[in-house]
Amino acid sequence: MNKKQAQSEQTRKKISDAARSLFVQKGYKATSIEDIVAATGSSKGNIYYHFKSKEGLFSYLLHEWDRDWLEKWQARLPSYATATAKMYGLAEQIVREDLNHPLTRAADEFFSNDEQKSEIEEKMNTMMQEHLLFNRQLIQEGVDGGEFSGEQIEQKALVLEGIIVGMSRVCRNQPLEQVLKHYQFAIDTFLHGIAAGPQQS
Amino acid sequence: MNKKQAQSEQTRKKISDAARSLFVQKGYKATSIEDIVAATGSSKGNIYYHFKSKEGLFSYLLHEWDRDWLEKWQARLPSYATATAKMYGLAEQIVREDLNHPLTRAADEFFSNDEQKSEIEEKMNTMMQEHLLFNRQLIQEGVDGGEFSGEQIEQKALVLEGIIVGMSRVCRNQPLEQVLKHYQFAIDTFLHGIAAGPQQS
DNA sequence: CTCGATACTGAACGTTTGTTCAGTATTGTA
DNA sequence: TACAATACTGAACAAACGTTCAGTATCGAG
Repeated sequence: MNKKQAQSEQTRKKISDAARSLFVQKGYKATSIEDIVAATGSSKGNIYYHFKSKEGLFSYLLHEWDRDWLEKWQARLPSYATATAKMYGLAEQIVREDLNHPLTRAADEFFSNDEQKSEIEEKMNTMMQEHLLFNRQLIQEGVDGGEFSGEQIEQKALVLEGIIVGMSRVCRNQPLEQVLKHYQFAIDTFLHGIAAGPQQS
Repeated sequence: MNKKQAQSEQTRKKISDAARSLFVQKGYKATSIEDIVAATGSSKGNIYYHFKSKEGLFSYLLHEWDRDWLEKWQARLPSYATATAKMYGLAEQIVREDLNHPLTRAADEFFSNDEQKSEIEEKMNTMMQEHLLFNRQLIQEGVDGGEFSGEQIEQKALVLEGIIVGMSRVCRNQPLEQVLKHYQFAIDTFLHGIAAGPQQS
């Protein structure tokens, strides 16, 4: 409401927008505070006035993204009739929203540094657990609806997560339309497999 | 044959062994030359006498690993009768040999730095292409043997690669036996899918 | 207008890191 | 033994980076 508060909020947004765009382009480590300074016109000190640290800034972006993603998903949810349709819808949203997201690029970096028990690593473990829960519920829904077979839901949720994560890396640097097709095919495979005959153990 | 040459080779091995172990533990960036110095007892200069740079050292390890992997695979190959069996065998070897390997950890780091067109990034793109070729041949074999259905082999190879890559990240920090089960289940799913009814498009 | 709080500046700091190089030790050869 | 090639040392260098802080500008309340 204050002119001062408005300015402050605007600056905060300017910094986070620029930072997000840079993290997306270059990854976490490769993006320096100096880069953000150059992109915003703000000073180094000002960034540290608004955010606790580089990690804090990144963490803020992750949290923001987390919220937005769920919002979008819940907005689309009513348009899917079956769990199968939801699964294809899930793949599409992931490709469209997450494939070029800070997390997707920077997650790799943090996963490989086991020395630092940073808050970001913890955040990502939490998100992974949430993903598994999400997948489990989705699969359970399909089971209840008679679409999927009902054993070993836990394991299936894990494999689905693996597919989603793995495809994002395999598809890197490919055009969006192609990636969409690949993900769709991956879900196809997840649902029906590649074996020739009828289902067998 | 010379005492000098033998010493040199031994030193080279001592450095690369220590470096591999450190890269495995800490990842590429988190492992400093200083760490390797501390682990070997050699001097900094000596490391640079034997290896062109840190990247050169890592690249050497990658190459070495590449060779060993193929050797082991080809040694096991005769014991698999069908393409299906090979696929489960592939999953097992990957879990046992690669899951804690420098590449698996450090690949993540290099994939997220798009600024540097390092020789390592190129090497990894090459390896990815080789993997796809490998997968394609494996699937083709199964198709020829009547085990798998024969369409869209290219796409299936990509999904298989995605599953393998993705599962490695999803399974991180889990005990080996569990990881083996997860991979096995992933291959199960890849082959048969989770859908309830018979195959449908 | 005044004073305190808030917003912002940018030079300086400390640390880390990969790399170099002048110099020393060791070994093979003539 | 003498000399050159090879193997090795470690102090020094330079660049990059995140972070701090003393100081300045701007704004709102009293």
